[in-house]
Amino acid sequence: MPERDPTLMSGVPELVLLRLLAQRQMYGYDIARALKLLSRETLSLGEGVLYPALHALEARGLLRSRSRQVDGRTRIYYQATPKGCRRLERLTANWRRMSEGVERILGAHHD
Amino acid sequence: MPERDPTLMSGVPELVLLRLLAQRQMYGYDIARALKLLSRETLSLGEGVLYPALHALEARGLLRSRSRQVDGRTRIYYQATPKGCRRLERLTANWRRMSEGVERILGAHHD
DNA sequence: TTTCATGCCTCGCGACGCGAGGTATAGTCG
DNA sequence: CGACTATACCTCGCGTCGCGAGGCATGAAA
Repeated sequence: MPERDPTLMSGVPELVLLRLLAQRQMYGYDIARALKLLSRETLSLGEGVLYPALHALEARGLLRSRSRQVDGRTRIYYQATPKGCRRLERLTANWRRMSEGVERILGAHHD
Repeated sequence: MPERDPTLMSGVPELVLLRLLAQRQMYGYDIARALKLLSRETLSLGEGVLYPALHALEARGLLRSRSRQVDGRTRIYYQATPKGCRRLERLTANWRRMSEGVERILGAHHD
């Protein structure tokens, strides 16, 4: 398996969580699986990241949650609020700008 | 000016520093200017990031330094060691993998 | 002489990723 | 019945890191 760099992950959970939950409501376990599939294993958020992140986003009014009973188990579905969608747009723009900046430097050869 | 997201910067200093210093030796102020130009203002490392990062990389044996007097001012030139170059390759691969993972999620629409 | 560019530095705060550990239910296999 | 796995949620605490704020010194220009 590919080695990971924890330090390159900062801010990424918030970004991808908002992105997923701006499209449809999902619950924790669901999100974890979706991230693995969509990113082809490169972005797997452990539960120690996932749940605190969801709570923090909800506390900031970027997500809204409601719990539902399915087969005797409690699922907590999350969905992005309008405020969360706006935040997503800003975050996405920031990500692209930063990402392109890095790419320019990685691709630069000036000798 | 565009708003920045501090949290998206994690790990980036190490990456871009190694990249620049794998090509040629540079000193602190020089690096700060080069980063601004190359990344078109999107990646400006403050001195509170730059110097501690350089010291940490040197302490880990990824950079080598030597000071030189120019016009009565002391410049400390840094350059990537072979070990630093190997680290750069690994970091670059990690960056690309993570970056592509994020892009896949940002670009995904499944409804 | 004040101001600006150069050139280096550290301290301390806050934020964040993340592993480790915890709880509980439902279904399966022997 | 007991063991194990999958589902589904959670928190605590450690370590790392970006970064603003502040500091010191020199040379040149105003």
